[in-house]
Amino acid sequence: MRNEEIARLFYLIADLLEIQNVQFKPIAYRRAAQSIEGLSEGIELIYEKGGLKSLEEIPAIGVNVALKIEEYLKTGKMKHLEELKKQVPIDESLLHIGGLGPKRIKLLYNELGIKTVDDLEKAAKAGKIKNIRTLGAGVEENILEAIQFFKSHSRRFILGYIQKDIDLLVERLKKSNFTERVEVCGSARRKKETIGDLDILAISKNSSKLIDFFTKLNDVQKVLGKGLKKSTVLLQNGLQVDLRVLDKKYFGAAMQYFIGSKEHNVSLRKLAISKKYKLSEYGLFKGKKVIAGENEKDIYNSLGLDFIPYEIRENSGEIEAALKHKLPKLVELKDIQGDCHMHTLQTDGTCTMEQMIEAAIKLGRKYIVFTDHTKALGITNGLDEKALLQQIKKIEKMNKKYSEITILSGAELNILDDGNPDIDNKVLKQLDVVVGSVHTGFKQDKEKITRRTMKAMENENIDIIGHPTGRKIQVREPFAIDLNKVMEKAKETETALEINSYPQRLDLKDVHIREAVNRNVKLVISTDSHHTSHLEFMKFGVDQARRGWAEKKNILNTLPLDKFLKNLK
DNA sequence: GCCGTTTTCGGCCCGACTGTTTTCAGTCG
Repeated sequence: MRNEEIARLFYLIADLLEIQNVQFKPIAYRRAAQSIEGLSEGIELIYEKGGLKSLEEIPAIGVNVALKIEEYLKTGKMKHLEELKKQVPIDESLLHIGGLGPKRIKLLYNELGIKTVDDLEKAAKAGKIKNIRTLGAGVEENILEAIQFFKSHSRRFILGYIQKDIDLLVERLKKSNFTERVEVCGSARRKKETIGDLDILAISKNSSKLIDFFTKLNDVQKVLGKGLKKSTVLLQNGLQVDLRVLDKKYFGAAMQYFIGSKEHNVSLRKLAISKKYKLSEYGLFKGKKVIAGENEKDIYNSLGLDFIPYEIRENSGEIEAALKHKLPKLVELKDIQGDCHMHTLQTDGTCTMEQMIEAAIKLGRKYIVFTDHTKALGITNGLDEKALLQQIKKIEKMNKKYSEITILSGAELNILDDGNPDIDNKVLKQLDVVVGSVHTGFKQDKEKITRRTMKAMENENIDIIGHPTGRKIQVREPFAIDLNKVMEKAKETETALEINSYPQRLDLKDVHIREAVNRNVKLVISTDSHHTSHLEFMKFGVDQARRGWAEKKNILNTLPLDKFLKNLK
């Protein structure tokens, strides 16, 4: 998919236009970019199939943006962007320096000819910035710090890996005696895959004491901002945390505002205006009269909407659905009955079968599948046919030992270069659940890697495709697989696609899940555990499924054991 | 440049904090 690539160009156009003081167009380009990012289908495919017309049907994309997309797909260039770059020849990275917005970038370019982060750093170190009117020594100092931050921390955090830190921080604020209530908001509350910073909302009668307490916490590396109602700090681990303190009577409105997403809020505020209301973090108002504020649900209801779950507040159709009372009833962690993907010491796991079983029992799982790697993945000491048959025997014994849970035999086999499994079908047939994954040839072209996976789905023994796109967040891109074709084939062959819960994988992505849900493709949520502690990753997979609008009925492992097995291919 | 429970033209979310000023512009979320 080239969606992110093209979205980035429109974000850049928006920024460059803003530097030129162009009104409103930046907003339009950013909306177009967001819309493209949210597509579940490759934009190049949409264009291939339906031409300009189909591009214009995408929300926030009109004839002009559609033409630019066409131009870029055909020529690899956008004249408009090239022109803008000539007019404002600054490096894109300048836009990512905190405290620098379009106005200051323009000023710095006009006054000092600053085009790059390096130029900026030199000018600041030489003390040239403080002499510019409306800037000053303080700004200069902040710019130097922001450059340092940009160089060392220009990354996002994988939510699943810092969730525990977040929980701990919230606990400490709760125990401070200055708070009545503390809530995580922002992208962490919406359960995005990664977060850029952490937003916390607190209700307090003594906001200045709370903010003092907050800014003096042990792991605060630096206080970036401190006011009466909000404060921003940088933690030792590099995470930026915003704390906003409000009175109880605004609580619901503040939650709504602070959870976002920004785009969701903008749409909601527009809806409010259309109904002659005004919406802010202090409430929903008609004139000066408060219509709703203490309760988040009241705000939505007062606007004629059903309450919208946090995970789908991305302005991607949820407001329309809430207006029509047609929101999905999203799958929940408590719906999950089994886990279909876990490894043991036999291959690259780090715990024994018994340890994994006991941990799964503690989490209330009713059934689990051991899916150790198979022989083609030599590095993991993958099992061959003989070892798999032995494992089946071992699992039979385990089922006698543990009565609270059913242990199923399985494997995560390798889909070979030709699309065949690396294990004999006669053996696969004896396993309860077979996951097929691509572990090699990540760089193969789209046609080849798509064909491989489709062929694997045609194998009657392969029930589930593991981590279908192979991406690893912040490590590697997904392979060039054509998910449209994969989903068609999944539907046709009744193969399930995995939502891998591993924080760094979360594969499928939310937009793909939504597409699978629309097509009624079967899904499973699995942990891919390599350690007992990983079994708890299930919650991240469920969050991901929720972000993809999945309901209980879409997820096979919400079914009781007998129905689960019956519904596999 | 997009879009329509206000609309095919005229709008386009709203408020806190910072650093510079001394009433505000810029940035951020």
